[in-house]
Amino acid sequence: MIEINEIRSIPEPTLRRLPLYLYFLKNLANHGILEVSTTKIANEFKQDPTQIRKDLGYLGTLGKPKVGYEVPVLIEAIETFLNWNNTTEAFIVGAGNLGMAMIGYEQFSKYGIKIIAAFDNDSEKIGIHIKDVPVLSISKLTDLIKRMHVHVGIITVPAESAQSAADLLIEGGIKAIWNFAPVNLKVPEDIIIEDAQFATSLAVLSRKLMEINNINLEKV
Amino acid sequence: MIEINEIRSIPEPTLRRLPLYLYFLKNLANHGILEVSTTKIANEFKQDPTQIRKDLGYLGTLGKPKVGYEVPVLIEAIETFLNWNNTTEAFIVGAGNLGMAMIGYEQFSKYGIKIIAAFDNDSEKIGIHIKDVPVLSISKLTDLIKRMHVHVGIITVPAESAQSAADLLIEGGIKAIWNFAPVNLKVPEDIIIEDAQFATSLAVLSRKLMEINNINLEKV
DNA sequence: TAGATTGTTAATCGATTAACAATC
DNA sequence: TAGATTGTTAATCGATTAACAATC
Repeated sequence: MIEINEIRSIPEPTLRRLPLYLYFLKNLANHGILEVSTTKIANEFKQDPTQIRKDLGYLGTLGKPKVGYEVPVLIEAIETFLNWNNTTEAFIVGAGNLGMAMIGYEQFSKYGIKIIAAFDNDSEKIGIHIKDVPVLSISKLTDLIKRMHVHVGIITVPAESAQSAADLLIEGGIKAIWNFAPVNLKVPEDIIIEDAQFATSLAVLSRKLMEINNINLEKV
Repeated sequence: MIEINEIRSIPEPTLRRLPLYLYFLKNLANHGILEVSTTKIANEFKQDPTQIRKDLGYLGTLGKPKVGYEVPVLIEAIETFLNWNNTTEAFIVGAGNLGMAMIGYEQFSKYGIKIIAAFDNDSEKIGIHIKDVPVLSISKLTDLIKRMHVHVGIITVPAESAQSAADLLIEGGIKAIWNFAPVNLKVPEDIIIEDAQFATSLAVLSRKLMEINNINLEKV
C-alpha cells in the first residue's frame, strides 16, 4: 500500500508568509536561539500573534503552552511543508541577464530547486557553461524534458517568446512553470503556473510612493 | 493654491492585477484592437467580469454601457494611476548577478523606473559601466542620494549585507526601498518597503507541485 | 502556584461574487 | 427596439483578529 501524506489545503496568504518565518527562524538558529514564541515572531513582522499561531497551526501542533516553539522543529516543519528539503530539478529557458542571474544564484538549493540546464536560441551562448550549468539549444528542450523527467520549467525569455517557450515546455511534459515574463501564459488546466513578475511588486511600490508624495503636498 | 489629486486608497489585490490588465491591453493595442469589454478581459484571465469592472472602477468611470472601454483610454488610465508615465530615478545597491540583470533590463522604463547608478563594494567593479549605468563605491551612496534627490533604492545584495544597505539608503534620505534580499528589513515607519522575494513565489509553486504529485499517487 | 503561551472557536473585517437598474 | 454592457448595491465567502479555555 502506498502511504499518502495528505496535502492539506492552506490559505495562499499563509503560504506566502511561511518563507518569511523560515528566514527569521534560521537567523535565530544561527544566533544559537533555540526557542521562540508567536509573540516574538509577531513582533519581528509587526503582525498579530494570533495570525502566526494560525499559520503555524497548518504545520501541525508543534508548540508547547507556556514554553513556545523549538526553533529547529519549526524550521524542519516549514521546510518539509514546502518540500524544500528535497531537490527538484528544473530547466531554465532564456540565458539572458535574468536567466544568468538565476543560474548563478546558489541560494536556490535552500528552496529545493536545482537548475540543471539552460536553453537559448543564441548560437553565441549555446555550448558554454555557467557555473557548471550547460547552455543548450532550445531545439533539444522537449526531448530532454522527456528523457530526464524534469517537472519544473523557468521562463526568463522576453515577453514575445514566452508563450512559445511555455508551449515547448508543455510539449515536453513539464508539470509546473515559474514565469518571469510579463505575459499571461495560456496553458492547459493541469499545468501549474506561478508568475513572479516585477511589475506586480512595482505597482505596489509606485502607488505607495504617490501616496506619500501626496501627503507631503498636503502638509505644505 | 496647490492642486491636490486625491490619492484614493485601493485594495492591494486590485493594485496587483492592474499591471496584468495593462500588458493585455497593450497587446490588444499592438494588434490594432481599440475596444474591449470586461467580459473579454475576464475571459483572458479566467476571472469574474464583475471583478474586472470593480477594479477598473477605481480608475474612474471610463466605460460606456453596451460599447465597453476604449483600449487607449484604459492604458492611459492605468499608467497614470501607477505613475508609470513619469520617470522615477533609482539607485541600485549590489552589482552582482541580479543587480546586473536589473540594470540591463530595458523594460523598466515601461514601469516608470530608471536606474541611474549602481553601488557595490567590490573594487573590481567600481568604475565600470553597465549599459551607461556607472558602478560606484558604496561609500558615495548616502552623499549622492542627498545631492541627487533620489527617492527609490533597490537592494540586490546578499542577505547578510541587506540591512546595512538599507541603513545607508535611509541615512541618505531615500523614501522607498524595493528589496530583493531574503531578509525582513528593519526601517523607520515612514519608509516604504516592498519585498520582491523569489521565495514567496516559489513557496506557492512548491506546494502546488506537491499537491499534484499527491493526486497522482492517489490515482495509482 | 501564577503567568505566559498555545490551540481553537467566535466575531469582525474586507474582498469577491451575485443581482440588477441604467444606458447606448 | 432588443441585447449587451456598465456601474453599483447587496450577498457571500474567506482571511484576519478577538476571546478564552487548556496547559506547562
